[in-house]
Amino acid sequence: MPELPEVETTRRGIAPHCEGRSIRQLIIRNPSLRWPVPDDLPARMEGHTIRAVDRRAKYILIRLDTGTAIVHLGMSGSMRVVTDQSPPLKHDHVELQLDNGLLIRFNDPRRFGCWLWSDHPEQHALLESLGPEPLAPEFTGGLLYRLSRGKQVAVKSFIMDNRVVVGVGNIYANEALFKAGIHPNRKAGRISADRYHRLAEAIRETLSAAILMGGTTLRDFVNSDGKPGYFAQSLLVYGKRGQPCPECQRPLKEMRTGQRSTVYCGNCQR
DNA sequence: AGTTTAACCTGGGTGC
DNA sequence: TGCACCCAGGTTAAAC
Repeated sequence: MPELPEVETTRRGIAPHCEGRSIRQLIIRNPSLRWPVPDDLPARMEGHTIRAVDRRAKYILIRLDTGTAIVHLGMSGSMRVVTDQSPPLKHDHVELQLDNGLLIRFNDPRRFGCWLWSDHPEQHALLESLGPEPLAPEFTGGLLYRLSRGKQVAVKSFIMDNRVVVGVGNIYANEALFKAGIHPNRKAGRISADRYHRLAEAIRETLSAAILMGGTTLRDFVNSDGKPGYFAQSLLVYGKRGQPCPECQRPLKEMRTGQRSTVYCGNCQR
């Protein structure tokens, strides 16, 4: 579920419930996530007030006055707000209980997500070398052009590298490259500045449109759920191998880049 | 040093 | 039905 738009939608869903509230209890039902949930996380968080719920890349930062919980949804994680005392579902590994009785439940079947603690999250090893946010002014085609000089890596892998720009997952890498008319396998170092400007624009457009859609369909987090399909309608190529290209009608092709599935149009993308 | 590959997990779908 | 196999939104760490 979590590409950047869904992480942002998740953040927007839980932030208004969390900010200004104090934490009554933090329950760790299963500490075996990507990294073990620290034993002292409940002690660090309980009784303290949530100042803000922010996002950096795909990390959700739950900021208390004493430090910050760094939460990642991995590949299958989700968070929902629960108003009653209904029993936890399978894979509800972490539960944040607020002083008004609301529960924030973290569910993650594959357990690729994480809950960590840091006094200075921006300096944390996981965050310190991240590139710019794709929707921030520092992210430009010029930046892509400069960072890519001399790089042999495929442009698709290049834009999915968090040190270059954060938040471009497999779905949006496919979509943005199609919009920009760039073949996913083209070497990053051999693409012109003009085409990188087009690519940066395509990344911004794709992500901001998806955030808007995530906001409309996943608005009601209180009633949990928050299942799929919310931007599926607007996908141009991802998951559409063999279907006609939206531009030229020739069948879309599929290949592997790294170990990820890549869908593209062999005619429109060069 | 710069790039690829493997690994962490569960669940859903497919094909035999 | 059952089972073996493949695939999936991410990211790090190990191995070339």
